[in-house]
Parts: sequence; structure tokens; C-alpha cells
Amino acid sequence: MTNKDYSIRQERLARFAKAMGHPARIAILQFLAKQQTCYFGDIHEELPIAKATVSQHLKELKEAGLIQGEVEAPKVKYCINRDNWQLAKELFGGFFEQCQCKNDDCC
Amino acid sequence: MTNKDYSIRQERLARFAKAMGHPARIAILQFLAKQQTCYFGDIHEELPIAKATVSQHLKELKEAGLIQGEVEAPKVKYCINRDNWQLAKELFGGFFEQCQCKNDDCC
DNA sequence: GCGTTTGTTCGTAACTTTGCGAACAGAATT
DNA sequence: AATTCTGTTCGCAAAGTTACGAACAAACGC
Repeated sequence: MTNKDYSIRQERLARFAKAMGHPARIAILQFLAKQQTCYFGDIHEELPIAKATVSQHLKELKEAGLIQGEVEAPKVKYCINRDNWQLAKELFGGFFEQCQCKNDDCC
Repeated sequence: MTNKDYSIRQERLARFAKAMGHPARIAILQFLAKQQTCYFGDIHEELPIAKATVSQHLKELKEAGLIQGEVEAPKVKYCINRDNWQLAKELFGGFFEQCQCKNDDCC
């Protein structure tokens, strides 16, 4: 075991993955991606959880950079953060490409 | 808020994402994907954490279905579970495709 | 101004995750 | 048989996650 650390890309990918690691958050992202209305209330209606919990999940997605919020009083509008969505897409895409598994040469 | 639940696909995607939600596990998957040796000891050497912790991360990846293990006494050989890797690739691919974000029509 | 609507924050409870060292277990080596 | 090598499991501590209702805050409608 060396003193080696993780790369920035690995950290970033893990951060995105972690944010996506709950079905409610996947559902939120899909809802926003499909560009139906992006108000909190509409998101809440889609989900089987209390609004406090929805708010918490939205906060996590925002902190991970996958979405962004904007007040449109008295409502709050959320949407996909397109720059980071693109970045995540590339990171995941690159990640899944790198498997060299041919046939049964391992396991 | 209805009584609606999450779809199987959402659950599955979230499960994969959760397993990928830690830099050590990303590092493990990348190491295995690059098909360098797949023995526990080699994986452990790549990471800055104790072997008990490595074992724990491997267990999680195995339970999520992303890798599989095989005893080759006295060593243990791990490798990517290709079927599920393919499935994950498709789920993530499909997921990131579905963003309809054009220009500034939202946010 | 007063209540309503909208969403966040607080406080709390139960559970999970991450990490480690120590103990353990099985197989190989001496 | 005793030792070494390899990796898992146990027990524990610290921190984070998930969920909820209640309290709060800001703006709008009356």
C-alpha cells in the first residue's frame, strides 16, 4: 500500500456517481432532463417522499453540480446544469469505454 | 405527492451509481477494466487504504454486480462482470442521452 | 395587514458508510 | 507440524445519509 491518492477525474466521476446513487435523485434528474416543468412543486408531485426530503435531494444534486436552482418568486425553478451534465456524460462515457474485456482471458 | 414508486431501471441505475460513488471503487474498476492483474494484492497495492477496507469495497462492487471474484488459492482473483458492465454502460448512456436541453429555454 | 402558497431549514431518529487494526481461516511452503 | 502468505470477517468509532414533521421565511392575493 503506497501513499498514492486518487486522480481529479476519479474524484469527479465518483462525486457525480454518488449524487446519482439514489432512485429519487435519478427520478429528479430524468424529470428535469425531459424538460417538463422545473418547479419544485412539480418535482415533489412526481415523488413518493416528503417535501423536506425532496429539498434535501435537490440540495445534494446542486452541490454535486448536476442541477441549478433559481428563485422565481414565490416558486423555485430547478434545471439541469448543462455544462456539468456534459462533463458527466463524457466522464461516464470514457469510463465505460475503457474496459478491455475481450473473451475469457480473465476470469 | 402520490404513492408512486421508482421504476426498475431507475433503481438499477441508482444501484450502479451508488457503487461507483467512491473514488476507491472507481479506481478499482478502472484498474480491473484495464485488465492488469486482477489479484486482490495488486488492487490493494494501487490504493491508499488498508486491506480490510479494500476487501469491503470489493464486496460492495460485487454485490452491485459490477465485478466478480474467484478463488485461485491462495489468492483471490477479481474481474469486471462483463454482462452487468454492458448493462450499466447502456443505462448510463441512455440516461445522459435523454437531456433535451437546447438553448436557454429553461433557466 | 392577514392568511395562503411555496419551499427551506431545524431537530431528531434510524440506519449506512468508511476506515482501521486485530483476529481469524485456508492453502502453500518449509 | 509450524510458519508464512493471502484475504475475509469482526468489532468498533466517527461521520454521513435518508426520512419525517414542525417551524420558519418570503412573497403573493385578498
